[in-house]
Amino acid sequence: MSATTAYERLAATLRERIEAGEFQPAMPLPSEARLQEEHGVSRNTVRRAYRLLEDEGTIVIRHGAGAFVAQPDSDATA
Amino acid sequence: MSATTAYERLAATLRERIEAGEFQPAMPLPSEARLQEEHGVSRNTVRRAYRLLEDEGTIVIRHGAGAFVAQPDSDATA
Amino acid sequence: MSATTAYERLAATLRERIEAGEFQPAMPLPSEARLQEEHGVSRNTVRRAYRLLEDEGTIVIRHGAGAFVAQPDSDATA
Amino acid sequence: MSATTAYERLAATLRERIEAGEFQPAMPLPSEARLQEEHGVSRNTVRRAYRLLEDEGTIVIRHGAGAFVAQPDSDATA
DNA sequence: GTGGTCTAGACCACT
DNA sequence: GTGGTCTAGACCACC
Repeated sequence: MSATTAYERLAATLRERIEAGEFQPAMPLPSEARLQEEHGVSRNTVRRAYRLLEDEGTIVIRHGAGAFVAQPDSDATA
Repeated sequence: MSATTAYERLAATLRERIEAGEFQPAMPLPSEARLQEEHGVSRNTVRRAYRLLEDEGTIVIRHGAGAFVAQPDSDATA
Repeated sequence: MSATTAYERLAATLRERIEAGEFQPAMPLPSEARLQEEHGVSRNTVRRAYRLLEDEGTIVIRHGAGAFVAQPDSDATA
Repeated sequence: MSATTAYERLAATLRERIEAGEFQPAMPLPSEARLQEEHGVSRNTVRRAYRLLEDEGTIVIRHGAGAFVAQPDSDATA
């Protein structure tokens, strides 16, 4: 649980918020700039956290639009 | 001399500052974000102005580094 | 073939060198610092290129040791 | 005063420069790479020296940003 | 002396 | 005004 890097910790925090149902399907997660301010990390670190969540299928990132909770499809585990 | 569009006017202003020798070779011109604030224009306007200056060979834009006064080389127009 | 980003172009170049058999199994590919100098890009760009090649299974990166051509295993396509 | 190890001697030198007020609050101390060159020592030695100064509360090290003179707070020893 | 993470801030492309 | 790429250079961990 106690991830060793900043981006893993941030990803874990976001994962919890997602699992708690904080974000609705059409509602974007916080922007990179917002997370940057909120967590006091660089944008790069925010992007790595989001990238990690995208790679594991938790979120979907859309250029120019934002990050969204992934919707279940035929491969969905949940 | 009185350009008709916002980006042409901004380009003209920057051209004057360059010709006045305000920027040293290794010193970048103001960033897009800075010009946006200083002139109260949109980022698109700033980008068009810089693009215009680059197209005419006045400046060189380096991705991730900034805009710089073009150095005279064999292709120099001036 | 003409990739649009710097890291994709660098990855393509490295892929060709690998396929041409330039690197032996135990011989590391050029270090990040070396590629940085050779190609005039930032270390970040070099890392993204190597990361891309690692993700596609072309190379294996070992912390503190270097990048190596991936050895065929049971999942190998070639 | 004559420290027995290389890193203690380097730390002592840096401590003197700090106490002489050579570094302003927002100005980072020399980077590890720079000290390495200037003093002709290994990176490990530099890192140990900085670690020692951080442990005694003289400096604060910020990952990716540099080493800074510690600002007095409620926990200040001096 | 290598790769790994991080900061800070620039320009680029898309909605 | 969002995400995408890139530069430059710092500290960290490993071989």
